[in-house]
Amino acid sequence: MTSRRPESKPVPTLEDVAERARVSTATVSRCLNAPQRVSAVTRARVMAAVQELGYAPNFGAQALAARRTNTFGAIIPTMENAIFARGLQAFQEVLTDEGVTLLVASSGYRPAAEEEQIRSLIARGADALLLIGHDRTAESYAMLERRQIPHVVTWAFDPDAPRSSIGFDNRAAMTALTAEVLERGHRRIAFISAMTNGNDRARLRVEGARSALAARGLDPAAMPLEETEYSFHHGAAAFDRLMRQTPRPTAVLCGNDVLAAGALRQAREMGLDVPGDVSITGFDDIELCEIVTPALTTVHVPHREMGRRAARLLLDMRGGDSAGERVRLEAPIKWRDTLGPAPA
Amino acid sequence: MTSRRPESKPVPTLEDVAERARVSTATVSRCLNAPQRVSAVTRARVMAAVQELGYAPNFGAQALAARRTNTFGAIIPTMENAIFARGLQAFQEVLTDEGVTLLVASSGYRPAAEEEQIRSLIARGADALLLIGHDRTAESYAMLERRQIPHVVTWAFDPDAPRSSIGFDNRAAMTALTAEVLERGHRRIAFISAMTNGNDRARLRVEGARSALAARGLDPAAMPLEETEYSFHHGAAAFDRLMRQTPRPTAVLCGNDVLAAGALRQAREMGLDVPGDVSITGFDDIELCEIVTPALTTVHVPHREMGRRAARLLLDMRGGDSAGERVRLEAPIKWRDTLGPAPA
DNA sequence: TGGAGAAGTGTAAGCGCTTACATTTCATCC
DNA sequence: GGATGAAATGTAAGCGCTTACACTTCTCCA
Repeated sequence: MTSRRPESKPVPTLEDVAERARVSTATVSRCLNAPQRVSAVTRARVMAAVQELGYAPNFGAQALAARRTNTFGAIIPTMENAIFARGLQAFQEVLTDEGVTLLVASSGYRPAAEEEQIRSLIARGADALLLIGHDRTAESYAMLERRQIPHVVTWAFDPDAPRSSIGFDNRAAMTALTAEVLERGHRRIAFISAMTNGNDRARLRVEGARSALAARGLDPAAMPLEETEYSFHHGAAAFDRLMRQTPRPTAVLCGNDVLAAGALRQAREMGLDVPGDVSITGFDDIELCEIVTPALTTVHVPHREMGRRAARLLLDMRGGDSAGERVRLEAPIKWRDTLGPAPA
Repeated sequence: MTSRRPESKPVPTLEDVAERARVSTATVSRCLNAPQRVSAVTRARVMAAVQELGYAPNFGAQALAARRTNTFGAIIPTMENAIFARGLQAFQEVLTDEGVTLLVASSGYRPAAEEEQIRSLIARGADALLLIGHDRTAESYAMLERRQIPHVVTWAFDPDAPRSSIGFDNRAAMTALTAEVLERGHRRIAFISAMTNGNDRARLRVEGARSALAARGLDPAAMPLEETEYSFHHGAAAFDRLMRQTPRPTAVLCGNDVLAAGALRQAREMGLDVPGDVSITGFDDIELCEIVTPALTTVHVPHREMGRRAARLLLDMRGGDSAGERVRLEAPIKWRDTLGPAPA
């Protein structure tokens, strides 16, 4: 099996360029990687040959010979909605400035798939990796350790985890938000969560809500919980199920903004006023929050700062200027219009 | 500069595995790539060695020696919103089934950046490329030709373009939608478009609207047009500008759903009823359409089918089973609630 | 003008894999 | 029991680059 059509003109190599410019391959290589080490006149000849031939270096050969790829990898759970887009964007901006290419893979929230992606990115020579959350297979971490690949966990912060991380405390953030909900008189509080299996962020958010309840002397186990797929429609369906219970919840906390948007839509569908009849909150603060009506009260996640700092950290780790770091960023409540006092 | 910390244990190579299993490197390679060609007992010994050493093949070396990477690339204009997510997802699903890895890069709608990404993906040995739309630098196409990289253009269909494409007719779709708007009595029609520079989809959508106007004996040049950045907020701002004109438009066509969502939001902000006071339409049919209120009437783009078929086509082209193909899919109107009759 | 040192360039040895070809091993059959 | 061919394995030649080291030219100054 070959990947090119047989009749294709062969791809030009360094040697072709060297021949055409009447220099050695070493000089061509230097022209491309350290131009100042080559005289201007030679350089001009070489560059012309590069142009004429349409030469581009073979990545595999380059990586093999130089033992460095200038490539970082990022594995995100999904590209389906914009949760990770902004953070990744910031991450990429910093890397681009430093001449590093970013490879993005998505795991579909499946730990086995993520392990495979990590393996693949390592094999591709990724110099460093950005990961989301702490939950993953032991083998995944083992591979990273074995190869000493600099990596950083984002979107989560666990002071006890023995690895670099630039994130925020999912649990504490949800505790704070829930406390505000309680403060407004709500007592029948329900939760719509993303699937918690293999997703520490989702799990900690639920726990955060429960601990706020407990702190207030309420029974955390009594909180109705719907665990569902990550989509607008699933959020709507879950909300529907919750609202059929009696007594009905007066506030529905959602594990993320997409589920909350679904809930909001379903509320309207059911003729419920938000926040008059029921309050709804989200988590993440993506653009969607301002698109829905009423605009969603949520937890603000410092997407861009997280991305930027993760990039800097990985760059430093790769260069040996840092052995790792643990940074806890703030994730404050973003007040909008879907949280109100409990109905009388 | 090296990418690993100096003190790290060296990464195991094929040779290390061979030595440990007391076989030649050829046998190890066969174990990994064509297991049936190796006896069961040897294979077991080799696999054990692989496990113990935590061996993973070096991608660069593998690509260099095998001249094949089993990697396809996709370059999309943006990851910021979900327009391309569903199509890409379908694309990836097919590839994954065939053991092909997908590399995604985003160009930020900048042709120069896209050219750079194409170069980079080719250098990385991408066996085939998925592209969005026809507009790109001549050099981009030249590179693809020179290297004979199978590629397919999606999200657009141009019967005259000399290359494979699996898309839909942006112009015709918008013409059809505009005709429906006219049918409902609207005469003062305005348009909010994404930036058309380097974006044939955006440009053709505008042209489509104009040609529907012309077909109806109206002056296409008289249609107010706002060309703006691709974001919710820009859509809102553009709508605001349009509605300050007198006479006010009774229908605002948007080049995509995100801009339409912004327009919708601004309409509410201005106390306008949609579609009572003003009709608004989108294009793309992303999830967002059902999230906003009222739900957005738009043009349905066959995301998943496009992605799936593009994957199949590229797979066939790589295998030499196809020399390319041009497929025009339908992009029908998706009726929802934002298009109504012109106000009296 | 000769020689030292800098600047520019070339030579060639890998990097870690795949695979054509050569060689060995082993079961099978007369 | 030896010939035969298939199956298993080994040998070694690259794949297209980078880079240490060697060599050739310059430049500049005593």
